[in-house]
Amino acid sequence: MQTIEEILRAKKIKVTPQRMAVYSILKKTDSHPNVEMIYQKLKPDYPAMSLATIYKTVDVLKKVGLIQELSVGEGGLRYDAKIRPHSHVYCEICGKVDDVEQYPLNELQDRFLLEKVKNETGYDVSIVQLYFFGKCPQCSINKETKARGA
Amino acid sequence: MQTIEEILRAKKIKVTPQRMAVYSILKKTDSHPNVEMIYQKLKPDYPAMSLATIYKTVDVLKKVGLIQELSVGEGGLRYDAKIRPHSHVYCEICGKVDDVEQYPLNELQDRFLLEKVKNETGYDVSIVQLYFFGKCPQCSINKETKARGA
DNA sequence: TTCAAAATGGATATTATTTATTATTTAACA
DNA sequence: TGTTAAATAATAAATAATATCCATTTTGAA
Ligand SMILES: [Mn+2]
Ligand SMILES: [Mn+2]
Ligand SMILES: [Zn+2]
Ligand SMILES: [Zn+2]
Repeated sequence: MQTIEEILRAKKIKVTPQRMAVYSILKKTDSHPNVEMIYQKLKPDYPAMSLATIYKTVDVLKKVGLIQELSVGEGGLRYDAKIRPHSHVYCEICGKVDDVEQYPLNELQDRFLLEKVKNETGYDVSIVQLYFFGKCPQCSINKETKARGA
Repeated sequence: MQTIEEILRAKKIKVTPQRMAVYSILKKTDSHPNVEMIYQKLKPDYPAMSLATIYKTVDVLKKVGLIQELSVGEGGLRYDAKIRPHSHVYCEICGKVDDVEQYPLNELQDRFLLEKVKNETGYDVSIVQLYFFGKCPQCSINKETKARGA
């Protein structure tokens, strides 16, 4: 099993503290941060890190396949170091993004699914994203509380 | 079966030529246009239509449930008057968005699926979007042609 | 250790998208 | 038909996301 350093070096991409730091943040969190959120998380440990570097870094990490990009209808994009196929659920109230582990991308046998889509549409498909949109538990509680006048 | 006019009037939303025109464009096309594309399509018949009106109109139509909104990772959003659950495929080269009719949202029995997601995540889910990303037939051909040096 | 190419920081620029403003027009309804 | 609230056009302004620039630093390899 290759380390991140090895994966980057194999592609002639330099290993830098900034790249390691961004990847490390993404690996640790399950919050699917956008560029600005990554920037803020890195601030304490890397106060000199530039926002431009983060933009470039997520591009690099995405191209290398170490992270995936999510688009939930906000302005910017979200990033995720968990690259094994899984779905996401987005809270339309607070903007939280959570994983949906069990269902159903893994039950859809991606290989077969991509073949079917290719047959129907002619597209060569490489990525599948399944999104659920709704309201998270916290936001549901807040609504209830408000309605009760508490 | 209600007409669009009836649906709007039932919600106390005024029926205007602009709203009818935007809806009509979306109903006719299968190109999943964004706001700017809708604006351009309306230009010939409604040269005085304002871009701001289109922004407001898609909001209204979405809230009423007459259209759905797609997010494929571009700057803006795409719109679709086909609201029956179906998936989409996005060409990462030219930006085309096509429907994927047969597979697999209709096979996933949405009611059951939403219940499963609710159980796992606690989210109250109302919308599901399945996106495929890849390369459309035209863009595949272009690449081949180029590679052959033609 | 030296060196060239690549990457970074810090800033600014650019660009695209969306919202706000306001005078004017219009839809709905009595 | 007259009234009123809502909607529109036209434009300006705000927002936000990303790209670019360039001097400096760093990486990876000789
Ligand atoms: Mn995830
Ligand atoms: Mn569609
Ligand atoms: Zn929430
Ligand atoms: Zn294409």
